[in-house]
Amino acid sequence: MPRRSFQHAPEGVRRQDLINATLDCIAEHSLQGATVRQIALRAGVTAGLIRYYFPGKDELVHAAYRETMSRMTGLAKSLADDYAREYTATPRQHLEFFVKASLSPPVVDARTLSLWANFVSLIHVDPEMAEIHKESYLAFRNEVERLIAAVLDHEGRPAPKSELARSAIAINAIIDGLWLEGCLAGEIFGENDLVAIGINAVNAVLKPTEG
Amino acid sequence: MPRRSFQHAPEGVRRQDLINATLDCIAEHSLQGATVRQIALRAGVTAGLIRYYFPGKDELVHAAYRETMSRMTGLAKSLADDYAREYTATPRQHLEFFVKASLSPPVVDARTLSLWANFVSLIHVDPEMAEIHKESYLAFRNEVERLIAAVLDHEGRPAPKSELARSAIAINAIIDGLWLEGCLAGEIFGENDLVAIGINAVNAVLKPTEG
DNA sequence: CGGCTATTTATGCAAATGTATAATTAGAAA
DNA sequence: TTTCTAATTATACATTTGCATAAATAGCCG
Repeated sequence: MPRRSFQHAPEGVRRQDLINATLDCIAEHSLQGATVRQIALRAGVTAGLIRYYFPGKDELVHAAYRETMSRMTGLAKSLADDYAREYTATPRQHLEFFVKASLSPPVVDARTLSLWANFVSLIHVDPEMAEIHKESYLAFRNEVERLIAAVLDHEGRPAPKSELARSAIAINAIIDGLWLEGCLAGEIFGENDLVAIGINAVNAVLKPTEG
Repeated sequence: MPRRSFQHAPEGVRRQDLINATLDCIAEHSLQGATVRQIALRAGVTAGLIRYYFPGKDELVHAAYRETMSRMTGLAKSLADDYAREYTATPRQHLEFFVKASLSPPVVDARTLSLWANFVSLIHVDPEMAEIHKESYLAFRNEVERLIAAVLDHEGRPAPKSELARSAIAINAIIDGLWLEGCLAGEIFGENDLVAIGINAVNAVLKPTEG
């Protein structure tokens, strides 16, 4: 019986294929369904190959988590930047565009939520997953903080550092929460409802303080 | 070799023990670690007994999910009601108490988040989990809607049904999101920061409309 | 006390899982 | 073409998993 034929993949693409296949498996069948055999099948290779590119299944999942989070943050940021450039937006508008991008498809997406939940479920089990969570959380929050700082600066308002951080945490939380609800609830929200709620809430946080 | 000794458990408690053991296993070792053998070990029984109380492992997980969500909503509601009774609160204060309860321990809790994430990760895989999600989401949101309706009524403001629903969705999303952040971020938030952010955002949503 | 039944343990099984390792082959290098 | 090596397949293995079933026993009812 002849062996199945195969191709040598160019540098890095097989690795990426494996990560993508992992994401597909997790999104559709959850971590329990993301076995090395299923992943390999999806990637069009045999199971053994996974261990040629990754020390073990865990490391593959780590890579998949990193990929997911950096895609999300990157997408929100680049969409917002595109908008802002196109409309030569004020810093406030830029922030609002960021909120809008974060709370609309394709960032709001059932598949992404599914991936995210699977990964989060490992945070308390696997220290490396906890570390990835922390890093990606901070990456997103730093983006928010930069946008807020620009707003306050542009509007000539004093920005004590601690207050800035506080605002960033709050706004980050609001975006995360609404994103979650948008992904989970699906059709409940009209296209712009979620965005409107988000911008409204964000502006409330940024109002000149009143306790 | 003698068999291990055992006791017949009173009505319903063994079933509850199994659910609790399942929650422990999932919270500490995620779904992958919640095997029938681990669960049984934790509950102080042998693995076979699980199938005496549940048709299969799936149904046990379903029961654990139901339990978790109903505990959460019940806790927030009863804490808020207690506060409101103690201080003979206005409807607005009652709503704020509900927000406060939802965004403070023990509702905000890393363990609960861990459980929640594990369950959510199954929503797209198991239709029954999707159904439980839907039910528990609506149960919480109805509670929010009732509180909002009382506020608007008490303040003599017109409450068109659709607008009421919209507010409930928005406020529910804000609470959920901040709850999530509170659980995830842990020590980042001071005890009352999260509550302050939440009440602020909620009040923003409830402000006499401006688009 | 003796028997009955619901409850519980013990054992076994087939399937699946992650990993290790040896055999093969594609494709570049010479 | 021939050689060589990195990339890939194939196979095997020890564990683990959920589930089924038979054996045992606790504790109530008579």
